[in-house]
Amino acid sequence: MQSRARLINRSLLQLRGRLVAYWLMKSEPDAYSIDDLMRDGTQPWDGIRNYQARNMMRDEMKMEDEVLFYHSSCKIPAVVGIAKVASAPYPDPTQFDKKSKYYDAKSTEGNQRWVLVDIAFGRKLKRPITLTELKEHPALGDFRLNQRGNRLSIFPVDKKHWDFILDLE
DNA sequence: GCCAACGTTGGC
DNA sequence: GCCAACGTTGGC
Repeated sequence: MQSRARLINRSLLQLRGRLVAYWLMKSEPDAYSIDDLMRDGTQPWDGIRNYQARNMMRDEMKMEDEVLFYHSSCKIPAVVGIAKVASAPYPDPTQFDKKSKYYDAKSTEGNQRWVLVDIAFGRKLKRPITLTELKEHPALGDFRLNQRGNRLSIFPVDKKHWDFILDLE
């Protein structure tokens, strides 16, 4: 029992040893919306097939990190909720599934290309903060979503931007 | 549906 | 390693 307590204590210390990081993750609401996440509670963030986005899930995202949930490619693009990173990285099972549209013939069990994390529902924002609205604020001029050509579906969010956006709520 | 931006692929 | 061709993302 003593050693178990010590183990738990150590992992708590490890958690405390790193500040929570902030992220934004895009999802097309027709494919997977904030309401879907609210219903499911937790969801493997599968289907990411971009190396930069994968590398962030694999190398940088940690349990308890906080996530802005963004609806993209839809009528009203907007930040709509908050979620949390809820797992360590692990192989995306869809890459091995021949029936999946995310199947990747170049991935093998021994040498997989694609990795994901689970995402857990936090809460819906009181109202969607639309892209149009975000663009109105000079303070968000260097926010990635507001920069043209931004196609990355996962990216880190500065704490100052995180706070500013949630203050709009 | 259009188009700008950008990533990936593959020939050389 | 370069670069043209092509595919995808995502706002409008």
